Amino acid sequence: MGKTPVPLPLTCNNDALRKATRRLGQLFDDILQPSGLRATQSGLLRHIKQLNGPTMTQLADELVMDLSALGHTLKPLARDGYITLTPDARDRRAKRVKLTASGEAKVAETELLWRIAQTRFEAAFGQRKAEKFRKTLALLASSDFTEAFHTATKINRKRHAPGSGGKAETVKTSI
Amino acid sequence: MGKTPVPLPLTCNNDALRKATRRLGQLFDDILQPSGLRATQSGLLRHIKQLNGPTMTQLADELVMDLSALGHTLKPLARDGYITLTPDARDRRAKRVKLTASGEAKVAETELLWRIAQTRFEAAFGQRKAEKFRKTLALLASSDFTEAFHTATKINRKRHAPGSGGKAETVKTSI
DNA sequence: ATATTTCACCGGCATATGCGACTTTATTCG
DNA sequence: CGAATAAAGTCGCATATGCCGGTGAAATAT
Repeated sequence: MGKTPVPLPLTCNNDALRKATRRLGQLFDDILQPSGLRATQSGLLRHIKQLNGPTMTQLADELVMDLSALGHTLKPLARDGYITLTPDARDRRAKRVKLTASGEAKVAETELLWRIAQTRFEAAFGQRKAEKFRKTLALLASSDFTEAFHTATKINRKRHAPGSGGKAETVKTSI
Repeated sequence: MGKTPVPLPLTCNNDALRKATRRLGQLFDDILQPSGLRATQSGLLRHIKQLNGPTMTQLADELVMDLSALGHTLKPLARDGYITLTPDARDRRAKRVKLTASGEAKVAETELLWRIAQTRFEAAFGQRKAEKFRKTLALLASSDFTEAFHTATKINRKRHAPGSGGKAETVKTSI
């Protein structure tokens, strides 16, 4: 009884996300080309700079990336002399990822190109919209969302007894 | 003169997109695990079914994916007997990607799991919001957007002579 | 202080994606 | 028709990511 069970949206959220990622990757890579770095690598260096010599685990968390995946990804950058991996003094297990002088220079170089890409993106997509979009993406990437996702069960029928108040499962944009 | 040039959003749109993609990939992969397929593979098979034996180029276009990348990605699926690549009768250059019986079965199997993931996603994120999100992603993935991106130059100062009318560069959601 | 558990990272294996060079077919042009 | 060009894929190389099974070092429990 009740509403006809529409067979769920035919488009997979994950597929849609990947398509957009591939496309945007192309556009950004294209513009960053002169620097010799891919958009991902440029972003990686930017994060390293921003976090100021983070440990690999820290960096991986920030990037929502698997630790070992990060390790692999860092290799080319280390090989090309943009970063160094130095064991932490306090905790000899940890390794700090640091930009070399060459790395700093590269960041500065890509910064210019990156801004072009970023600007074009906002021009084509809309600045206001872009900001909201990024917030949404940040929400999806957050551990809060992961938690909500795991919590989400089939208990999707509208509740009557508002024990805790309104919309229960939907993640409140706590970003 | 004019407004202070805010140094552009510090967060890279591309980075944000990738982070969300990694996270969502995890969540979906996790749920699809019992099927032995990754979310990407499941999506791939779904697309093949939906397009009903497309050529590789067709499929690649649909997926916003590089042709050779698609070729690589298909290999494991062919090896495991879920698909076949048969040269087209009319054009012997083209290869049609088709689901085998086993492939069809796998699609059916993953369909169930996929729906769980999809449902959880919508529960955690909000159904309405998800729909809009997907539309936005589709826009970004569209060639329209790519065009707008390429067209977008530094000519971002507000124009006075409204030659063609309002907001010029921002892509009208033609999706 | 020692045994146990936890943490941080590495290495191997596998998929995901892109690029550029090369091969085979079609298409188009003169 | 024959040469030039375009189209569809393939292959090798390189990065992007993840999982799993070690290894060594810190933190905890006994």
